This record gives sequence, structure tokens and C-alpha cells, in this order.
Amino acid sequence: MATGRTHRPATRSRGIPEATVARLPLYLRALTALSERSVPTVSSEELAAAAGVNSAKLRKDFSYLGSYGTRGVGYDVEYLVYQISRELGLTQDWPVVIVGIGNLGAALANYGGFASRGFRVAALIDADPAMAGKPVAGMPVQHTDDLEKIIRENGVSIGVIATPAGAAQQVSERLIAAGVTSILNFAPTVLSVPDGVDVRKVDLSIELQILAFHEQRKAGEDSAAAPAVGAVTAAAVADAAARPASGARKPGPEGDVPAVMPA
Amino acid sequence: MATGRTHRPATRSRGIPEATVARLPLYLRALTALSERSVPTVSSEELAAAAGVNSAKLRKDFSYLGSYGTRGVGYDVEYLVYQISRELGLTQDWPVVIVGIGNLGAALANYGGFASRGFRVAALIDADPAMAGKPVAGMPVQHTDDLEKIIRENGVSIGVIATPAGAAQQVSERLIAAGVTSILNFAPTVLSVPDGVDVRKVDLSIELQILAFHEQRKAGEDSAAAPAVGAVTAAAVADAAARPASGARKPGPEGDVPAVMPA
DNA sequence: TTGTGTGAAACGATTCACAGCT
DNA sequence: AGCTGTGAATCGTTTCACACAA
Repeated sequence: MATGRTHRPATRSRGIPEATVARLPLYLRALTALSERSVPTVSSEELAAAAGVNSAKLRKDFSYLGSYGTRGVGYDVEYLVYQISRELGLTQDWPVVIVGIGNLGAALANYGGFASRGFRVAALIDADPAMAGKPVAGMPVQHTDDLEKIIRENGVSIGVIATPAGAAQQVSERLIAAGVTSILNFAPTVLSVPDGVDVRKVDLSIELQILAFHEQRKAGEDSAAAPAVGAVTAAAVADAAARPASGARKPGPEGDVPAVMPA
Repeated sequence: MATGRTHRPATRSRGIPEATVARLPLYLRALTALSERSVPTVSSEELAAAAGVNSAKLRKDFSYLGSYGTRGVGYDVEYLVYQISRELGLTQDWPVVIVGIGNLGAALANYGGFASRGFRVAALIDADPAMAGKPVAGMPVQHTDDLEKIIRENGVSIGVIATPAGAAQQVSERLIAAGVTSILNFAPTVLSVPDGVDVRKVDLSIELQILAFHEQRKAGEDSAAAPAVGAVTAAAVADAAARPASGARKPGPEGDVPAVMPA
């Protein structure tokens, strides 16, 4: 999961729970697919299946938006598409800049999913002068020097950071100073930003680590108390030693092998 | 946030809460940085700041792993790095395949964050025969025909899907049939998989939509009851009309403009 | 004295189960 | 008869606040 930064504490009585907001895009996608197949109505059961959630949750989610269904019938697809779009703010145009046009930045620039939903890539920005002017996704890459100007002239309020970790904090500061108030961060760093700025983080390696945790559990279960552990990385074995100097220490729940991971 | 699929219901008394698991990689990264600067110990306060969480949460999280700190002092960095790595299963080697070598797949293949943490890209797989043999990230792309063989020969249990949406479900079925039990899905589709298989989803456009929601709120607040809405997309205006046929209907909490979004 | 470890309280999200509308 | 909308019960997560160990 991408980790969100603290939001306004949902004081406003009309507040939609954060967990619900995070699912609206999911419903929207399922509804859009139905709409394309010209399906006029769906039941909460059907739509929930398409979105991969259970129907009680979906109905509760929709209840925060208002009463958009018809008892005994279901939801009108087109109407619901519009209501959710409006709630998410997708009925307006969001110009976005992508900073850091490496492999990932280029992938993002080419990603069709943005353009199709109210987002418009207003500019691609990179710090490498050699990149300047080169076309990526049919658009010339611009140099970081012009970042502030680009943000202001295009009225950009959402920035995407796809730079190396080292540059991310500084880039975020420049974006924010120029007027950006929402950031999607792909760099593996914790950004520190002023209040009022939203940051969401997408971290590829964190997702894999979470999978590894569950994967490890499965392996451990399949073979009860058996050995079953896969090959240990060379680095982990090589770099043994390090352990706190102090004396008695409760062992971890699963043994206490001294070693250190690569990094 | 990436959306996780249902996991085993944490019955096992020794179960670590899912929310905690999701933060361990964050702590690990912060600790690794400290380790590189040869910092010997950290307090929960310092580490929490570095990881972007509050210290009570961090201490509670660590308490699920065991008692690895020293009262009055803090945590031993190296020791904690090892304990968390072990808990996450990163002391073993995880071969991973990436299926779908487009822009995003190539970006993932080149992403250094994998290799550095127990993950090894075992193979790159693509359905396009023209890609076969081409080197990406120093590795020849292999054809989908050999998918099963590759999975088996390398003992791969984690697969990354970076194909177009249309191909994702079928790819996931082949991966699973060949022995994969964890999938990281970048395609914008809900995968349906058998019990026992973990799926995590990363969806770029969903993250942006969540940001747009909050961004919209900010705009609405700044200008009280003023107009303040940005330019409406041409498509949204063009495609008015559609609305459920039925009569009386409670209006949504925020008006009831008839229109439909692009898609 | 300092900072961990943890019960207990507060909060938020999910699920249940059914009243009520169509 | 069928399916939504929603209070109430449940479950998981976060925060509080302080006893206790170094």
C-alpha cells in the first residue's frame, strides 16, 4: 500500500472516511467497465464482486455519498459513475507534472491511465541537461531550472516525484514553494512537508517485502517444524558478528542468530 | 496505497498485525540508513521521526517482535536491522519474475531497490516475440511460452505482473499453476486467485485519484462558498444527459448536476 | 533519569442483520 | 420478493499514560 500522510482529521460532519475514499476509484473503474458494456444497473452484490470487496462494505461506502440506489433494483451505472467522479474531483481537469524522467518517470509519462481520468500531464521535468528537449511520450523534457515557472504557468497543484531518493526532498520543497499541494512520491524516502500538503507514497520494494513476509509464513507452515528455509543470501552469512554489547537479553520469538543483512 | 488481498486471519497467537507488517519495511529502511552512518543506537523517538510515524506506534510495533530495546537507552541499530530482516524473511533469497516488459516492466527491472534487499530478478518475460532475446537491465527478455519452465527451474514463488490489464488475469493463472503463491500486480484489474495466494496491487491512477479528492477539498475550503472550481473537462461537459429514469430522488450532498465522465 | 514495554482507553473500519422502500 | 440503507455489534489499530528496567 502506498502510505498516506496525515490528512485533515475528518472533523467536518460531511466527512467521508479515508478507507472509503481509497475504494471509490476501485468502484469507479468497475462501473466504467460496466458502462462500456452498456449495462444499465448493478446490484451491490455484482458490483462488489467486480471491485473485489464484499457487498456490505460497498453499500456502507455508498451510503456516505448519499442514497444513490433503488431498493429492490440496484444502482444506476451511469448515474453512479458521475456521482463518484464528482466526489473524487474528476469532473475537473488536474494538470500534473512528473519530475525525474528516468525509467520510472518515462513509464509514468506513457501510462494511459492518467490521461483517461481527468489528469493531464502538463510537463516532464528532469535535472539532467542532456535530457532537456528530448521527447518522452510525445512531449519535450524540460529542465529543473524552469520548475517554478512551469508550475505557475500551468496552475499545477499535483506533482509526481520519480527522482532518485537523494533528490526527492529538495524537489518536494521546490514544488511546494511554487504552489503544489499534493505529491505522489515514488522515491524511497520519507518526505517532510508542511501542514496542508498531502503526500502519498508508492514504494515498490516495500510491497515486495510485505509479500515476502507472508510467503515466508506459508513456507514455515507447509513443513511444520521442519527446516524448509530457502538458500540464505551470501551477504547475510558473510556479515555475521554485530550484536548489542550488553548481557542478558530475551531471545526473539524465533531464535537469535547473530548476523546482519546486506542493506 | 496498494490494496492487499485477504490474508490468513491472524489466528496464531504469535501473529503480527498486518498494519505492523506493512510498517516494518519502513523501519528497516530508516535503520539501514543509520547503520550506514555507523550510528550504534536510536531511541524510539528518533527512529519514529526518521520513518515518519509516531513513537508510541513504533514501540507497540516492535513489542510484537519481542523486547529488542534497552530501557533508558534505545535500540541497537545493527541488531534491530537483523531482527526485522529475519521477521520479513529477507535473510533468504527470493527469486522474482517480472512479466510484461513494457515501460513499467523495464523500470522495475532496472530498479535497484529490489536487488539490494534479498530479491533477485530471476527472469524477464514478455509475450511479444520481437522482445525475446533483447537485453533489458542486462538480462535477455524471455518469451511467455517458457513461463512455466522458468518458474519451476528457478523455484520462483513471487511474480510481478506489469502487463496490460487485459492480459493480467491469464498471466496470473499461469504463474499460479506453475507454483507462484505471491503476486505484485501493477495492472489495473482485480485479479481473482485461489485461496492461499497473496496479491498486492499497486495502481498509479488510483493514488492520483485519492490525491485529487483531497485536493478538491482544499480548494473548496480556501474559498468558502465561492465558485472556485477549476476548468471543467471538455469531455465532462460534452457528455451530459444520462441519469436514472426514475422520478424523485434525494439529491447528493453537494448538488445534482447531470453529466458523465469520460472513462 | 531516561526511554522502553504494555495494559487500558479511544478511535475507526468492517461485518452483521434486518427494517423499510420499490 | 428483492435489494438498499443503516443502526448495532465486532474487530483491528492507534493513542494514552505510566510502571518498570537500565
